[in-house]
Amino acid sequence: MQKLTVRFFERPTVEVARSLLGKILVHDSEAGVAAGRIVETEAYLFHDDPACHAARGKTNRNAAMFGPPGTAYVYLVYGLHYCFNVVTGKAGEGEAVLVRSLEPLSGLDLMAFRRGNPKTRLLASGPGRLCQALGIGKSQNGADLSAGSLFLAGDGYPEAEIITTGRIGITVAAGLPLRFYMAGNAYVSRK
DNA sequence: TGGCAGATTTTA
DNA sequence: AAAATCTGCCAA
Repeated sequence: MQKLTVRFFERPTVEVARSLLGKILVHDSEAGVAAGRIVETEAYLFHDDPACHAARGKTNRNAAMFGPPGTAYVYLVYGLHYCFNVVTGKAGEGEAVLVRSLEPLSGLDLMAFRRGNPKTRLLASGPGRLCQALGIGKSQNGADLSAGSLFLAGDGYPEAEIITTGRIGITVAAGLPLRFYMAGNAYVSRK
């Protein structure tokens, strides 16, 4: 299993969003290891994308987005759920890929415990659920994904067909084709 | 099964 | 006041 390096993340954001599908997100925490295959992502861009948190400048919340590629950007939505993003592209621009859904691979018991024992399909399907299942929160915001206990890896999983749609849960720029998911995968949050 | 309100931080 | 969400409760 090959850990993804800065090289992977410094490519154009849409390219990273697409090639993250099939890769593995791992959190090796005190409680144990939890990991899943990425099956759904969204890109948030520097140019002409009002839905991007960085579009209205740097704030305390989105500061990590302006860091170097390979940085984790974790923020709170609606006051109670966390969302996990990977900073991509060039440092200072504020582009990122939101990881929306995982197919659980290992640490299923730990994930289920953290999530309150839902059905396996709902363990990490959706950005808030994924963070809860892997134990990702405020303390991972700004983390270097190429060095720490939270990281991404590739295992040679064969490339699957990718479906492109508009992004979910936003009202502005919802029509831009910046959401990507693996065709036919049961863990995609919605079609 | 499907729709809706509520939870609660951050920012404008 | 609205947001890159999820859950439980309600009605049919």
